[in-house]
Amino acid sequence: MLELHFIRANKERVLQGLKIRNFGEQELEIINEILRLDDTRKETQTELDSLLAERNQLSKEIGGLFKQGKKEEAEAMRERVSHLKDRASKLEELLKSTIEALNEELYKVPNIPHESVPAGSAEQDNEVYKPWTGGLPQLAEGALPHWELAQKYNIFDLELGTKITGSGFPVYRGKGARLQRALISFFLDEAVKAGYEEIMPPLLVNEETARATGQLPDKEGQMYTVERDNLYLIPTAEVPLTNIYRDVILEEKDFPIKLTGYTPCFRREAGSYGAHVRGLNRVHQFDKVEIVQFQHPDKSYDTLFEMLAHVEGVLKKLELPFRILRLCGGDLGFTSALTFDFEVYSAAQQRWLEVSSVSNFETYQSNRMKLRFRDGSKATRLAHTLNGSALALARIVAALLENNQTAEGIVIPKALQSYTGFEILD
RNA sequence: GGUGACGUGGGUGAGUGGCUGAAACCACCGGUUUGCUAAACCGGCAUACUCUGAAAGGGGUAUCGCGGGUUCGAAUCCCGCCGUCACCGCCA
Repeated sequence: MLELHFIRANKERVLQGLKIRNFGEQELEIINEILRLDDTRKETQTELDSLLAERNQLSKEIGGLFKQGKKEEAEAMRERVSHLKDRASKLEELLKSTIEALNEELYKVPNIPHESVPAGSAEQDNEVYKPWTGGLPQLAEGALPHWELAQKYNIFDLELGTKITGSGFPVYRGKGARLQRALISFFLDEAVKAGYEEIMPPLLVNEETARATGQLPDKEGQMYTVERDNLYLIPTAEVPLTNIYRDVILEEKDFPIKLTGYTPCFRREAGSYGAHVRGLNRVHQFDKVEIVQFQHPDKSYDTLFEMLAHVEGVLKKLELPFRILRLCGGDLGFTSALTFDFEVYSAAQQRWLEVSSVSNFETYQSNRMKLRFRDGSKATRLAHTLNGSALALARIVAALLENNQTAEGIVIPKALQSYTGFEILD
């Protein structure tokens, strides 16, 4: 969430930012409401603090009096303190409820977009930051979409997944399963080569963790829940990976911290059905290798572009046509300040599929997480957090299958062959 | 799942109602000394909020796993929860 003192000191900038996110006049009032609540909080706390200071002082004196055997004086003083207590407990209650209300409002405010974020209301307003300049694959007559290729080569089976679990849970088999494993290993190796520490995190997280990275309270519906144990299935490795550094104070020299991890991702994705979500285009469980960085605020945008370059390099090795979008205010994730999406061209469907999302969250997550560092002076500052997919498997597989189909089978890109152990999937 | 023990600052660990935001030691930082290193000695060393100040700084409050309670006063007493460890049971 945003820092209160930041809102206070940069009110205009905050309001401008929210406008980029298409907040109306009415909705912008939340900022005034937050500042009002914070005023109340401060006043209440100041009064309570001085009351408690008085109590502590008197209590000390009482102790002294008892020691000197001045019982009567002590008793008299006791009563005075008892009186303070009523007032104090009332203030305590007020303080507590004010803080609760304040947090509730604060949770509703999204991150302030970076100045480069274009205005816009939805997907179609995203800026093509880097178009694909090469040619697009020309497929032979009778080329198949990946879901038909899946049947032809028996590499994944959605109906079987439905039998076992429900729709959107593919079962990969044979060379299809092998291809998954190959991609995961390949992506992890690439990330490790780029200096990321490999992590294998838990796939279930608790409420506090989900809150810290921003899945709660606003994206509650996206996650599968395990109610009995009050746990959530992760929608992305970002959640456990970022939380590794929750409540941590770093030294400046620790930056950058680079983590990578492979996990399955679980998403309820309540929403549309039809051609756009056929096959692997949108599934409830998919595999993904995530990269996460913690960085000094002055360097986080350099880092963002470094991460962009990493994803780009991996896609090039896979020989897939891709383009990069800069998300507009309307499409930008709630917690992000700047996001670039990578889309891969899926030749048989003739559409671009999102395969990666690389974001800088600045201090939005670190504020919730209390991830700080010392900047040489006494003060602590919030670190910046960033993450990106490198990469999400299901749609990569869809594009790979479609673009590389030949009469002999699916051609595996060179970079992947040592991982798959075969050059043609047939 | 059962039983028992335990949860104090970066670490070890003292502290069983007021003199404890917390001894001591280690680690870390600064200094003195030193041909260099080491040793020795001196000093510093939690976080958040808040008031005050131009600032440097100074004052206050809270925090000894978390939440509640008793008390004029709680790290210390009581209750609940969570966690760790040990043993037993079950198990990939």
